[in-house]
Amino acid sequence: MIAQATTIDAYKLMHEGVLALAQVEANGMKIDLNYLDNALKENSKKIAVLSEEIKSDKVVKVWKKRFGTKTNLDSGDQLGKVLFDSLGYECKEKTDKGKPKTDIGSLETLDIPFVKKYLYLKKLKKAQATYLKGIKRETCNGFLHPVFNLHIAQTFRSSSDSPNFQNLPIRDPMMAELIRRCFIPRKGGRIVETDYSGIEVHAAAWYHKDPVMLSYICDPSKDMHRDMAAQCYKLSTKQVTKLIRYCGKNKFVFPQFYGDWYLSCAPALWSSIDQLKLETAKGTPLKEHLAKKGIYDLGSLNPKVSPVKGTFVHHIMEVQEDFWGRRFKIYTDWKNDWWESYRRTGKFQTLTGFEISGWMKRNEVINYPVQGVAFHCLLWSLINLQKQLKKYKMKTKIVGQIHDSIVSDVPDKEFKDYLEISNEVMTKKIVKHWPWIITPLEVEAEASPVDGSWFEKKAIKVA
DNA sequence: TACTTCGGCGCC
DNA sequence: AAAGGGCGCCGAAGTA
Repeated sequence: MIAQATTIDAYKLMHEGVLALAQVEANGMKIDLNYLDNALKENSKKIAVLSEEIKSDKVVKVWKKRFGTKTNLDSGDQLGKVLFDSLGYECKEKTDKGKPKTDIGSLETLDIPFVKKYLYLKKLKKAQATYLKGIKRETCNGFLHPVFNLHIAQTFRSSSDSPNFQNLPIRDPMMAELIRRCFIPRKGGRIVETDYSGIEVHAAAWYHKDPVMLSYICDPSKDMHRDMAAQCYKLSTKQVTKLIRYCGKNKFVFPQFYGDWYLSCAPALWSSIDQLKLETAKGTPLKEHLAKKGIYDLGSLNPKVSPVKGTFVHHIMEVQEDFWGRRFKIYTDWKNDWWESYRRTGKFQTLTGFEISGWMKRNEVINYPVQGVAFHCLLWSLINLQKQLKKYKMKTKIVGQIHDSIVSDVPDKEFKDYLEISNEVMTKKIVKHWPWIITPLEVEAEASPVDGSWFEKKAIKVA
């Protein structure tokens, strides 16, 4: 795949982007070294205790019998042999190389007490090896300077390394606290994070201009994720809880946008019901509710067997057909036209002025321009926000960037100004610069208390 | 010892 | 017609 800037504007974006990110790297983020050292110690103790505890588990005893002195609880190969060979559990999924899968999804279907303890231990080890040690290793004079690349991602996104600033835990509250408490503002400041809300959905709409999607984006009373969650679980929109909406968004809508299909969405939506103990707003368990609607089982996941009516797979297949065939028909037409145009010419052009050519798969051809342009909005904003900070001689420092968000270290005195300037750049100036932005951009802001850690960030009103 | 590939898992 | 887009880092296991 080859990519090239075709306009002065596109070239400038990369040039200024690299310089702006170099400044971000130089700024760096302050690290609470006392906390970090203590966390390393305490977490390592926890790992030791749990490792000892797990030795009395039946599974580990079998493990030791089989592998003796070669026993290694970090070996997925060994775990597979213990569970699916020695203990005779049924192996439902294989890796690409044909070995038994031993990831969370596969293990959770086994329903044995060992799994819970084992996965928890693995989580603590991940926190220790990748995050705490990674931060410690790269911290210099109390500051961490992660690298931000613009020359790696195929899609024209950025990437980050040494350490990767863009994959720090946040969804798991325990992990999030353990890791994010390392990050603190300079004295008298706050960590402030400003995010574009739904920027990739907007970016896609700038290409396809589907009127139904545009009305979802522009009309605040409408809510696509709520509606799709309702349809997937056969609920009225009033019965959709926050958690159910979350599942609709992350197990159906986004995967569908990325090119996924019902045979993989259906089991994800189905297993979420038990894993998250989903209930309707009235408190009816979701499986019970679905049973009332005539759906009792997931149904076959065999792609060669056509889905049986009355199964969840069949239902989600119909939801998918409705989603692309009726609801977002214009979006579908755009995807087909875009793909056909690439097939004719071997290339396509992003809204930001980059030409991308070479051999690509269909999903790549459809996703790259969207993902790239969404990030370019963030990059343009970062460049121009930094210019503003310099112009007004502010002490605020941009310290990081996570695809659709900007992280800054903001002296409390500049807090209000910073929010205002951010909002101005991210939602108003950018629209004047790029006229193809035809949807109203919105920014969500979160901030830590003064001298509080990144973990303590809370949503705040912006503008 | 150094390097590669794989499986796994963290994020958008 | 095909069938999940993009990253970085870890340890295990195999190879040079």
